[in-house]
Amino acid sequence: MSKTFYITTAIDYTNSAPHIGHAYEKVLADVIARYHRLKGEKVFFLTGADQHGQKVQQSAEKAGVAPNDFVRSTTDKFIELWKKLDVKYDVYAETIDPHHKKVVQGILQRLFDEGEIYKDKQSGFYSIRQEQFLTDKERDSNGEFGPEWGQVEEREEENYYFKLNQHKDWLLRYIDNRKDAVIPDFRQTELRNAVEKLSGDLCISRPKSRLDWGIELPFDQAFVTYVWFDALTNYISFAGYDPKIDNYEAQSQEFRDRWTKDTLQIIGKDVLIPAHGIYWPIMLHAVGFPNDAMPQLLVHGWWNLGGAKISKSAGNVIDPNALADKYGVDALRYYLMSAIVTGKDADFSEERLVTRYNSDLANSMGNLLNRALNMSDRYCQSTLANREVDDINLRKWSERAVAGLGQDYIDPMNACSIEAALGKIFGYSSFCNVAVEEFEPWKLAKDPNKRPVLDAILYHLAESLRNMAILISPVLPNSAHGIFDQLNWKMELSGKEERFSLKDAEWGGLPDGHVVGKPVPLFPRIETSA
RNA sequence: CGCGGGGUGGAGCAGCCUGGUAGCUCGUCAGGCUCAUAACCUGAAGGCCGCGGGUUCAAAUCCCGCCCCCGCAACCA
Repeated sequence: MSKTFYITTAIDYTNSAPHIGHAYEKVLADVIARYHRLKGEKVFFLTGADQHGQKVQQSAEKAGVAPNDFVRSTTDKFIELWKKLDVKYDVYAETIDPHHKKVVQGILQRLFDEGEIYKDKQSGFYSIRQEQFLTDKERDSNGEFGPEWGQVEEREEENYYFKLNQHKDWLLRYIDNRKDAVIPDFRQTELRNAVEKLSGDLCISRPKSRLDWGIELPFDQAFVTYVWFDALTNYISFAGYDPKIDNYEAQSQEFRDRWTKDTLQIIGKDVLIPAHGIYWPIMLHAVGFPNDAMPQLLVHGWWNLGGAKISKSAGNVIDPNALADKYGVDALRYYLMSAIVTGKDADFSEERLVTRYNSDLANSMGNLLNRALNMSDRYCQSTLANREVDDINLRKWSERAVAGLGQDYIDPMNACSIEAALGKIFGYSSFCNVAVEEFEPWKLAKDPNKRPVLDAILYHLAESLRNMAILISPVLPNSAHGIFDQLNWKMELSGKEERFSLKDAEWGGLPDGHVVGKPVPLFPRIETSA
């Protein structure tokens, strides 16, 4: 069984620049992907961009460039950001990709042939200025459409519909039979309730007269497909899915290794209902995916500003690029992973980013590394001795390292509770700082008889740091390398992810006589001007 | 009307599913140490765990009701 751990994120809409929410989702996915690689698993990490649609078409027009060029430049902004933030994906899905287009059209044609798609008329209020149909949501408090919509007229339009509703019962049963179809559990409850209320089919097209920046329907050239089949399909089209094969079992080995019930799709709470929780599983079901090949959804929350939702109209967008430049990539990654409970919302605060960086990274772990290497330099010429010393406290130390950094870390990480796993690591970091105080190596150094204990302490410190570096590497890859570099450990793999393996996170990895490097502050404190 | 989340010492959050000394980070105050990035360590002050009932030997945790805050509510990726 050489199954691959397949992880995806929502694909970003290339209408505007990336904000902190985009960054959070991708870093979260990257951390989980890195954790699985750390465990020695084969990983396939897909992220990408949703490049079609009306908004893009309009923005391109406004900018006076072709949609293709517009999309290229906005997409590149996302790609550059992922590079900057060390988001290491395997494939970047772009919906303008010709191969993707073929898969989308293949699926649409098959569903059309099977009678899952039909043509129908819709009528409603249409804003000519905004070029869109209006819903009751657009009405103001008086029940009128405000002046921002310009001239509003009743209009009738033909479109294609996907027979969503006939799969409703199947979806309900699927959700009821799989308790962890969606995590966290309260999102599954929410989805269950929403599915129960589902009625009607799904409009999947737009007439080209209204929108032509999209994938043409294979059975009617006067239409393009609207977002659903275009965007959601990326998760399988970029994983090797063949639309001509109508059953999952007959798909390629490569695809079936990737796409399983353990496939983890990371999405924001805004796109669970209806897109990823209803439309997507029904689409998969309709094209022949069995229940045990339905992906798992991990739904994350929002970063808010002072309790308010971050939005462009509110003018409170946070630029992840600027934050990374100002504080460093790992400081940003650490904050995003430690200051929110996966699945819940949190308030974003630059001040707290700095506080957390200073207290956890600089003062606790960074300083521990610094003092450990300084003492090694002063007391044993940086040459470690792995001595057997019968000391109850030393034994406690190493035992805690093995137990506390083993299951206490693995359990929360497996549950995607990154913040909890980080808490364990930094709790251990504090424990080490306390241990240093209690042993007072600076006093032991003055007494030649205490040499064995002193050596043992210095070894314990280096070993502890080596283990911590491995465990934080999914979240802080650069810093983990920094620790290994200063420990002078696995230098031949410096900068490479293979340097870290969960198998190495065991006590006693550093050999007797190992020479550690010189201390250099790994996390310089961020001094605030205030 | 509906769906979901939240209300825990000054601030930000865990804990609640699987009842049993209320925990973490920051801040405040006092002390200690000197290997270290003015860091580290110890101790203290500070909470009727939104309100009211109920179940229980025992409730932040389970049940019922209420109040307040925040999202969502079909073409807005």
